[in-house]
Amino acid sequence: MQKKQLYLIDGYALIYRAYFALMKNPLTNAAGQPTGAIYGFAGYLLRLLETYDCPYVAVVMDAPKPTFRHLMYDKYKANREEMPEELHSQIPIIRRFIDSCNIPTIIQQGLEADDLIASTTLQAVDNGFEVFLVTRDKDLMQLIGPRVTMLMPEGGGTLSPFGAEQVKDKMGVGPEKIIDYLALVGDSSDNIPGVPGVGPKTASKILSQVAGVDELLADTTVIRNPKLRMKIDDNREQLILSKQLVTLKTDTPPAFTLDELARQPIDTDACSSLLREMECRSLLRSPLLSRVEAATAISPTADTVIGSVEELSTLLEKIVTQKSFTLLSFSSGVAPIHTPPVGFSIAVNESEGYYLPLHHPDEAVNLPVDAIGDFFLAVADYPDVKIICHNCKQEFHHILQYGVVLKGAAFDPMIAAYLLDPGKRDYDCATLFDEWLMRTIYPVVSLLGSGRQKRLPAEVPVAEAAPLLCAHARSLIALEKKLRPMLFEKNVHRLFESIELPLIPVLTRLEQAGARIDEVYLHSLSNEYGKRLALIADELYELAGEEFNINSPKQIGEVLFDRLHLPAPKKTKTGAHATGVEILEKLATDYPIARKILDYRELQKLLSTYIDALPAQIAPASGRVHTTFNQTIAATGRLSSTDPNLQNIPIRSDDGRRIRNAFIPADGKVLISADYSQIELRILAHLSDDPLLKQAFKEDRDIHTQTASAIYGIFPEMVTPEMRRAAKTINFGLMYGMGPINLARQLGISFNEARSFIETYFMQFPTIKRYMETTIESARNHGYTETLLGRRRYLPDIATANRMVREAAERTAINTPVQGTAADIIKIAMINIDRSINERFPGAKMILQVHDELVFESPEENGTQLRDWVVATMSTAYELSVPLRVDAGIGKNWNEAH
DNA sequence: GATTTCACG
DNA sequence: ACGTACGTGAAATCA
Repeated sequence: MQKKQLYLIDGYALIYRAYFALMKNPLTNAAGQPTGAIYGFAGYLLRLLETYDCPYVAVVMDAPKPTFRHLMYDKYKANREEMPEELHSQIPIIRRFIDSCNIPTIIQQGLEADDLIASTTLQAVDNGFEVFLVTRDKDLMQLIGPRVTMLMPEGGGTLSPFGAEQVKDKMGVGPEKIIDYLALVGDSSDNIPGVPGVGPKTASKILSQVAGVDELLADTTVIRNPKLRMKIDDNREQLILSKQLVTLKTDTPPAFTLDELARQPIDTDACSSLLREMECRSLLRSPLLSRVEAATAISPTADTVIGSVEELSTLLEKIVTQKSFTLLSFSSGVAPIHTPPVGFSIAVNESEGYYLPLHHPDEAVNLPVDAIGDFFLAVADYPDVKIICHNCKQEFHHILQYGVVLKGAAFDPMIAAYLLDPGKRDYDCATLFDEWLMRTIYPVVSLLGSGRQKRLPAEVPVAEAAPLLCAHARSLIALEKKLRPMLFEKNVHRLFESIELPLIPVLTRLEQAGARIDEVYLHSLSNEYGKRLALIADELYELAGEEFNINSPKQIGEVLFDRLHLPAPKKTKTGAHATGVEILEKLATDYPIARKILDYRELQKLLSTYIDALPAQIAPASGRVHTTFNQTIAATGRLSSTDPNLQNIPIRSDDGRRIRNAFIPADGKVLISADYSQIELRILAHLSDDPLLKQAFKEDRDIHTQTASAIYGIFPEMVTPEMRRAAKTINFGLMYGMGPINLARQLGISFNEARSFIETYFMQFPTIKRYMETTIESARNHGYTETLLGRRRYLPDIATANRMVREAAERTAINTPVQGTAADIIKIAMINIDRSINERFPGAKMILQVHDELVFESPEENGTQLRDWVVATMSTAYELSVPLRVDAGIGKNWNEAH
């Protein structure tokens, strides 16, 4: 027996809500179709259907104008703006979406959606239904009662129930008086006049004294305030009209029966393909659209939860026979170095998945931890067995906790997908399944719930985890089949096989090693900087004449520009005063307060981001800090470092550099830092084949002095520091495609001077100019730019009509080969070093990579040998037409080692 | 969650 | 008329 519940969706209310909520960053799909409202509306609709059963459901839409209200009042909705074109174009698609959900749309001639909703609601209640109104329309609140509830769409896609009590709370009057309330207050968006001068406060006060508008008009003397009484007396006609306008029409019999609104199953294929076309990918994860069943129906699958050690050895045999398997852990993802996973899933083909439970709440099914260790040990005994896993590095960390070192991975779809298009936002399992296999599978994190129901992996029962984890493991097999040929097609297989894949175990070891931090030193630094900070804060309050939050850019703006009336040069895009370094630096010459804020900012940054944050990141198990090196974030091929970021430890200022004193080696060891000197300019020299630049590097000259000498047409000996600085700026700037405006700003010269400066540069280095032009040309022809080793980056904007967007893409086309080749080369060096460091220098470890620098920890006694070997290995990692120079140093901390 | 600022190469 | 250098990650504020 179907529950008698009717859900009425106020179509345009929801569409507008979705449109405005997502207006800030307008979404469009590849075809240029705006999709913001579609995304928002579909999200609300799916959320509704997921959360509530909705045994009866309909979307209610307005009939084309005019309705009886327009006939009654010619100004009705007169000052409402026309629907914007971006929204208008989305309406037919939203209608298609509603249709593919098999939800009836109801429209009735001459009626607005509100009236149709009102009539339908009344009829449904008469027939014993409970009714839910999905809308935020204030007018519809008049329908709320014991059997009628509103579901209000909020930001973030939630629908919150709104009953009589909430109406009273929010509006000050109950639902039964909403008509009178709205009649008094009026509504500017519908152009309902109301009584001028009566707002929400006055209206609810009046209605607490009289029963309603009719009673009020019958005897206005109940209003004590003579001014207010006069306002009402003067606007009697308007008030009567307003009440008529806001009163919903309930007497039109609907042209359909309630039975016709009974819920039909969703056409998941139609829905999914529409959402895919609109690129609303996250919505595809809705359980309502999940096609796990559909996908499995094609090839029948059998997933098994491994229940005993015997079954585990049977699985091992299968793996050994198949020679390859996929492996996926169920873990929270945090601290994979020290936190054991709750279970593993394994697949040997697309139809057989296995789940190995380890730490689930249903303890009886968990396998003994020793058995897992033995299992991986046995796997490691077969070096020709290939392992496929998504984010292998994480799995290596997990398996290392059982003391087992796996040799390497045969395939990592995360890395493969990154190489195929490194510009993507993320490479989650679920995203890849969706993108490459057209398969919608819930992400593993969905097992953990959200908000109040959030739980740890160890709290998820095996019965819930196993099917999803197995589906992932099986799909990884399919993903490898799909992606491997793609690597050949895009000609990145060699990069994959010889650099990215071998790099994974190297990064695993870097992360395992971690960096030692001198906690005591940082603590003393914290005290010192904290005191200085407090001092500066006091001085600032003195200068400002009041206390304010110096950490708040908004408040700084107010103090500086509104209260003290300093000249405000710039606003941010949100309309606030900009208070960045560049602006404060300019003001600092005339206003000491600006300098003080800069001083405060610097210390505050050092303190909160590094000095106080680093000690908290020390892992108790090792006493060291283990960063994560991300291999699939930077579109150029660089690594990135997170939790904590050890690639942006301060060095440029003296106060900042002291933080590097806290990076220390283990007892009896030293730190060694080796960095490529000018690697990007050397790569530019190689790529462009510029004779002058190459010559300078071959003779190991100071490159900036050489450049200055060329531009100014003087002997190198005559180059002043000022000239060298200008040449340095242009050397760096040109690799990013810097224009004259920025060069002028950087050097403090005029636009025209900067322009002729750049002209002179390119006259001296014509090959570089030609190289840049051909690089852009090639990017335009191929749609991508590439590094020396064939790493590709796609540039969809390279041929766009919008000049600014296109020029940004052109700068990327020039910069990526330079930055990316440097990334390729240091990766090769890391692999080469890792290959024999253990054998040559027992006890030595590579611990950090900072784009052009590698940091090592080495036993003190052979530090210099290690240094020399590292320098040699880095210099010869890849042969260019110019030498690769490497500088290196040894010290008792990272600062000294530089 | 977006915005602003700032640390690095 | 506009807005201007490439690539990252983290902290703090505020809505």
